[in-house]
Amino acid sequence: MKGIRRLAEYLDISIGTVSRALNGKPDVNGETRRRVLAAAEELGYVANQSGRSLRQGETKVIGLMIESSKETVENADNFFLGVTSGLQSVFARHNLDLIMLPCPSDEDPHEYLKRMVARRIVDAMIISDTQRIDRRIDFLSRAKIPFVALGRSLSASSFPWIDLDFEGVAAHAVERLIALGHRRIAITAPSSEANLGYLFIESYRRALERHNIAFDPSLVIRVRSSEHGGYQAAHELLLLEERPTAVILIYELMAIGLYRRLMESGVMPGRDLAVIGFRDAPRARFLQPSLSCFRISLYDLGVELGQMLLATMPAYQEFYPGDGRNIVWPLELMPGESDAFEVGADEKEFEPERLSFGDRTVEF
Amino acid sequence: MKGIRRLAEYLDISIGTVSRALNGKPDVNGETRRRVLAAAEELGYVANQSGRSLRQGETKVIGLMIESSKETVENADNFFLGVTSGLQSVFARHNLDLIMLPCPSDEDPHEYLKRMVARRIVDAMIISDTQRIDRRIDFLSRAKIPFVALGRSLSASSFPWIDLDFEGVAAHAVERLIALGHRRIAITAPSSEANLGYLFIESYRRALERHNIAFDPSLVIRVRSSEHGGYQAAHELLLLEERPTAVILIYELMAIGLYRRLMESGVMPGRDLAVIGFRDAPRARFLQPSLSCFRISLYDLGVELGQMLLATMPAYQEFYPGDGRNIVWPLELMPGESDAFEVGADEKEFEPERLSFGDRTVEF
DNA sequence: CCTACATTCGTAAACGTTTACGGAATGCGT
DNA sequence: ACGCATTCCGTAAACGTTTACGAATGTAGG
Repeated sequence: MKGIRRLAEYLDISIGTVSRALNGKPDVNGETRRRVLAAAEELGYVANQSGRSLRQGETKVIGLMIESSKETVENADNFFLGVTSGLQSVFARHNLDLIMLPCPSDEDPHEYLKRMVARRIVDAMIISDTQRIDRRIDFLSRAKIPFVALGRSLSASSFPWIDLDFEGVAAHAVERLIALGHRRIAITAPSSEANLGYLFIESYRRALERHNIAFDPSLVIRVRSSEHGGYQAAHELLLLEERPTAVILIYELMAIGLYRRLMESGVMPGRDLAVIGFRDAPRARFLQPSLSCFRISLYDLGVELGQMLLATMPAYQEFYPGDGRNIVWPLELMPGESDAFEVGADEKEFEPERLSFGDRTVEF
Repeated sequence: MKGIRRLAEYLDISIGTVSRALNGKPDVNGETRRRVLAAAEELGYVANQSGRSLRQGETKVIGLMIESSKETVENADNFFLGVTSGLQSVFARHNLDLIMLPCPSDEDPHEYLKRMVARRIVDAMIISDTQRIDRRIDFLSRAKIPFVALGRSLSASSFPWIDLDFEGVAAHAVERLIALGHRRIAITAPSSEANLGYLFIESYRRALERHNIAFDPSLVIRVRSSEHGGYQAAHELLLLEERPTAVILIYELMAIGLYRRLMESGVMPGRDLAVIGFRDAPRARFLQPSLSCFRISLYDLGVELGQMLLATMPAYQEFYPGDGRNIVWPLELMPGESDAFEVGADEKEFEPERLSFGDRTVEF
């Protein structure tokens, strides 16, 4: 005898009552409920999820789909784990569990998603790495599976998403650099179909034009968003006939390779070339020079994302009003040393903003 | 009408036959099978996992439990995604799916594991971040849940695990540094209960003693394995009355902070202080100076881990013989610039090993 | 004492599969 | 024409839950 039957037999009551007691249903005597809970604890009973899901038609599990492609492995360092914490803090309130679904690199993300959803392993989905045109979105919409996307996308119908404010970052970075006297500003972008690159470059272009600076396509460096990409980017910058005085990185990780390549040619980042990075990471402030970059709270992003998802699920809509919102997530500039100089100014006169560290442990 | 019934009705055959056709059972006519498969494709039918699991008593899902603690978020950048690829390549052959189970930071890992296992969401488990004494291991053993551990642990009974060769790395690093003329070698270690620190230090101590160098506890720096920990470690090294000429890092990420702190005091890593890191990452070779570190193929590690797990599962033992093995995973030294000098030698005479990069895209 | 209602619990049906079992149809050898 | 093996398929039970329904009991009001 297994499962709930064992418990019922042990207590000499019916399985229906046991189930009701465990699930907090009202029509069960207080004393009975106490006995059931005690026995469940004693026998270590936990309801079999398959039986429960089958009966209820829901699994109480939310899936976070991530891609385990080589590129993601290199780039997205802990981005997802950071977001996961925020998501879980929301889901925990409703006894929802979060699982991460890593799409194998040799499988089509769309097929993988279909498989997971059709098997009813999860009730709802959070998808990431959305492409400009992403078949997963139409599929989920049509299949009426609740979902939110981390990253906007072009789609016929509207759908809930949160995306980082690439446009704001690019514009802010350009404005800042122009204020520091820069006129020739390079920018990096991925060559992939991910949506972010397009918006990033567009915003950069518009910001330049607001200041009557002509857009120069040769200043847009298309490389992978990795350390090696940064190395390559620096290499290309150094080859330009008219060298830029500043560069905006779409991913801060690139700074490591960029710094190296620059130094190999005797060009000092933060003195000879200003650098601003997108997204922060602990390493940014420990680089030499420390990297000016845009901060983001992954935890808060996760919380918002979780709430947005629950708002699309009928069972939870009462708690989270406001279906189908879209959020462009703002980022905050963390000034570092990598752009702390004015073009043409005498460096001696300029006091760069410095970070200071005590000897004691500092909690970040 | 839903599910397999719909399919059966559509084809006007019984659900039993449909099920057998889909599952490749022998007693079904070839033509019938063809029709069923075609109809399933047409109607987009995929078996409901809850029903299937309930009947079969297995889920065909393997769980990889990871901790989403702050420390893990900072440190374990993509370690798991890397391993995941290898795992999936093994599991895919048996139609097993891998899901990642991130334990919330505010929940006891043991309780979380119990919950997931009891709910029968997964058939087997891969656990990581094992502590020196880890209750999860006894629990899984007693509950007879197939599992493997990424990281060894003290346990009454033996269990299958793979662990990185901390001892080999520490010994190798010490030998190498001594060969380069170093006598005063510092080492970093975590203060946590994770098993790795203990082995690392012990092996370091024994290697020193083999060369008749006294073990100096003040050279063991206990900090967090993050960039900031590296910064702190450098700070402490600089305060020592008799400064070491080399340092071994238990995690290469620390090099970034270490480099920074050293440079702030005018100490050049790779010239004034030798540095060797544990575990590689793309960034290691792009640091200035590039970091000597120990390489590991996460993919291969995942493959081995996956096979080891299947070997413990009755249904798959025929394919993967050799139950209950333990593997100490070897690492290979990737020489960089950070320790490429001999103590006391004239630097001009010494040609450091350099990495070269072409202008073209180099695939790592 | 009868009725109405609330409380508590047992019964049994569903949820969507898989699979043991047996029956029908067919082929084959005699 | 018969027996027997083989091939194919339908029937129904089972997996472990939840839950609609109704029965049993107690309680209060008339």
